[in-house]
Amino acid sequence: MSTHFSEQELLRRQKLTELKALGIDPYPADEFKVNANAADIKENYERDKLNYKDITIAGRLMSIRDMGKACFAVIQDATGRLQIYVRKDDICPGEDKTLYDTVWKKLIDIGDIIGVEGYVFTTKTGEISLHVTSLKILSKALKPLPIVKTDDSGNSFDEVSDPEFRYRQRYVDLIINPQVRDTFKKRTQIINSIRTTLNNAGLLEVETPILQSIPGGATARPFITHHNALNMPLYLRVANELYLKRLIVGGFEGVYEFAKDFRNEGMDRTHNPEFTVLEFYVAYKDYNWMMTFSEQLLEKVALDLYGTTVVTLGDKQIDFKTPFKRVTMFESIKEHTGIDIGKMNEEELRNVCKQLNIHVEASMGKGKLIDEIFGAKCEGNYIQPTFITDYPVEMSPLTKKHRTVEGLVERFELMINGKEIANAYSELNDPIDQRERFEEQLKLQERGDDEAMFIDHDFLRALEYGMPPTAGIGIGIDRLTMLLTNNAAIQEVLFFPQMRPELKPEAQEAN
RNA sequence: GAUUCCGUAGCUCAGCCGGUAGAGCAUUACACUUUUAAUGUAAGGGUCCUGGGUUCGAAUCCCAGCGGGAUCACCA
Repeated sequence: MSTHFSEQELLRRQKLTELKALGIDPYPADEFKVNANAADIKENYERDKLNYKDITIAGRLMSIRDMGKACFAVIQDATGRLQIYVRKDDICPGEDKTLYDTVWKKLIDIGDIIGVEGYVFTTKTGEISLHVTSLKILSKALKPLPIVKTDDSGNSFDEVSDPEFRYRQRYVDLIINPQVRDTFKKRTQIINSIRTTLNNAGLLEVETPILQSIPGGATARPFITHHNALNMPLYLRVANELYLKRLIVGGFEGVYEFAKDFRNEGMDRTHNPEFTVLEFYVAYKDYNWMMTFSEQLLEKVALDLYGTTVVTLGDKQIDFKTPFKRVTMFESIKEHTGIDIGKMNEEELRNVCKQLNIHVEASMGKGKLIDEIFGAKCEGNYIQPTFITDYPVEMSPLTKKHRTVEGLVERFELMINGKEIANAYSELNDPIDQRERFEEQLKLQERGDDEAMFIDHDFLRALEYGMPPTAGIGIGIDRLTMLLTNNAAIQEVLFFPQMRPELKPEAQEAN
């Protein structure tokens, strides 16, 4: 039974027994009251020394430097790391030296969570530290923690960089890699910044169904599940667009939702089966207004996060300073291919694709062909934030027709670092036009496009009651976070990215 | 889904023209009451991802599977 434990794991289980034999509960139930944290002590001790004489903090033991009758150790709490100084005669002032000789030196390990009390001082090498006068074990760790050492210059040694280890055991990753923790704090800061802006603009945060009987609002393959009581299929949403628009019909003039969406498609470093999109809709606005509003929203996020609009991404600098560049899709294609596709029909577009060596399928319509050209020749060129505007009607079934140009719709996508970050429309609110667009999608479906949209009759009914002219947008929160935290993989900005199950999960050992 | 690389101690890795395994950190023991990648001495620790094959003999060569990375395709 115990044969699958490593030497170190067996030893730690023995220590657990020895602690109990000494009358020490390795997992005490009572509250442990702290009155400081690592960051607070390091920031404020120098100018307020009198207030750091009676300090209690708790955290995980990260390293120990044993000097015999005294030890230096490092503990880590949610705010950072702090050196502690544990001296035999200070934690064991009397005859009984058990706490130091046995409990501290033999039974407590790196990775254990402990609480310590003492006073702050500065060592002769100048490091602010806590001189411990008493200590208590709060949770014994039974698995050894991978040790990452860092020198004074910040160089890491034996850093755990194996993505499989880090994603499967994110809890360990978060303990030992401070920059990972920082990325996730920034993710929350990004969301908080956006939420504040939207709330200040008077929008209402709402929740809409994740389980949908018609997976609408985007063209993507859905996950399907089954509801037992209703005995019917249900889909995990691929978007929440149609529900948010129903709320605009209902009279809310601005709604938003940070939505987990689900798409049953390939996985790679920019795609996870579940991902987060912010969608928001504002009544009586159009896509021009939305460009201005969204660029300000993003500039504010950069400022809130870094105090500057310029963000470093790999070897690039991305500048979120408003206003962002605006280019129509046809201008963009003309600029990057030299070809003016403005007046072309499907056949001519097909020839252009052939000429440019772009792979096309017979099922692709005019809109899809244009999208292919843009994707292959233009998209990657937009490193700085750029709005691409005025898309072909065929690929935008939920978007209002362009007010002046035939065949186009009032849509923009925001490109940053060669990737789509946001997608927005003047929302289609003409119920008859919307019905026809859905029917076009149906034809695409019959032609073999398995991603074409389903018709949502209840959504059409809602539009028939009248939806005000509305601007709407979807912003990929994971990708935005990648941009703003200098990460190249979506897995780095999701706590628990999707992984294949482990062959022999340790979690099943107990069974 | 395709191609390609990788899977050795708790962690980071070496070993690979085939002779059943090594280092550093971690662990254990001893020394050291202001160290900081602490140091010094000694010790223990491994189904070399799994399953087949070739061979007297496989961590090493071959095949298949599982898991991961990268690139490509699809997509956000």
